[in-house]
Amino acid sequence: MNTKQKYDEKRRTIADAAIKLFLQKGVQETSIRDIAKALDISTGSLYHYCKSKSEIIDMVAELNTQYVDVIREYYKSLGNMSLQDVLHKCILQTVRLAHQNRSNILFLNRNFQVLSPSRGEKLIESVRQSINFFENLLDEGIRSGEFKIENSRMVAFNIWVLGMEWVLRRWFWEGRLTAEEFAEQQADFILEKIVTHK
Amino acid sequence: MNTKQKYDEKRRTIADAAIKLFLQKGVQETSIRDIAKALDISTGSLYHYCKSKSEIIDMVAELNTQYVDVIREYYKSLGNMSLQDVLHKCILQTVRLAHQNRSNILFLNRNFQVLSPSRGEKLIESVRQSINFFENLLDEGIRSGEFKIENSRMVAFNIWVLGMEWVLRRWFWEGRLTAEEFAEQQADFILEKIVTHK
DNA sequence: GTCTATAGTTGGATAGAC
DNA sequence: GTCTATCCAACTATAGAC
Repeated sequence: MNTKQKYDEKRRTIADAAIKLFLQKGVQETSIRDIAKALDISTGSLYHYCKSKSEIIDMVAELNTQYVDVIREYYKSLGNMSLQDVLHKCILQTVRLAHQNRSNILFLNRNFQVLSPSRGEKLIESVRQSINFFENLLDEGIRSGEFKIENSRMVAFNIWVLGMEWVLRRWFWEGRLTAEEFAEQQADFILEKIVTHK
Repeated sequence: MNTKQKYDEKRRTIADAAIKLFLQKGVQETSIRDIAKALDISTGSLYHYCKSKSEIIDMVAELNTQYVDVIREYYKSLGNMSLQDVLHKCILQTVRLAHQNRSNILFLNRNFQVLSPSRGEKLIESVRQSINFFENLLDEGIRSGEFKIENSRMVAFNIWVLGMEWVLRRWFWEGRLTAEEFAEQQADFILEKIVTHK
């Protein structure tokens, strides 16, 4: 492993430690000293890798996968099947993805306002694209006659935010439902409503 | 107005100024000095009314109306009508309420972790009760045959969180939908699915 | 009850030895 | 590349005059 790689890996471990603390205590309650202590290094060393605290915050925000890309990949990987099945699988996948990235999602929801404006813009854009993805899927189904929906944008919005709500209000379902069960029931809830025939 | 009343009113104006700043800049980025400056008083005077910053934060959280009580009052005020109409109106009212209290809701969603544990417990309890309210309403409709629902808890959850999502992701609908229109469409979305006959 | 002044603490960031 | 030591700014909170 060369110097550059070691450097990047160290930055990554710093971001990992930071997000853990940020979620435990909040961003501003977490000091550079706290992060350094968690990694058992000095603040001097930490500053060797990150030139400011806000750079660390941005680094953490950057870890946020571009979910829409992952969903699109997944969508392409699905072979020939009915739109109804495609939608079903994509809803499941959205919840799964949210669940896997729940730390990031929680962090970004809570700390949207402390991000740099450009990072904030990117996030909003990625949400729009995710919802657009579902809207397009629904519209395709409407055209083909497989779906009957009055307001596809609203339904797309619901699909996406209900996936996020699994993460945001997980405490409500804790011990009652797994992510997979939640996803399955939400998918049924949406599909039952819009599918013209089964 | 007596001394005690004046004292309480001053505390209230402090909380109002605080939440405005908290939402603009974030809680920890807002100093006691900032709050005092916004009110055009000195920090010394501010401390005469609030003995610490965390007390101010808790005061702000306390402003959070017990939504469920308001909804229950509203529910009782509805005269004799079909459950379907009752549910429709209650969904509208939830979104309306969320919209009116959007500052508090945004604040509480972002800063849940900095609240005192007891205040946090109370908030969670109030969410549970709101969702319970809708679950009971749905169950009543199932018993009477007016509704057909497989998982009333999930539907109740959806009703409630979609109301909150109007506030949390308002930027998505900005300029496209008003709160009232959003509420109407969500109510249709939910009702269309569960009502057995119209 | 409001102010000014300041004590006391903590946090971000840097300098410079090793 | 890591450390210690430290600077400096900003903050919470208090003391005491008026």
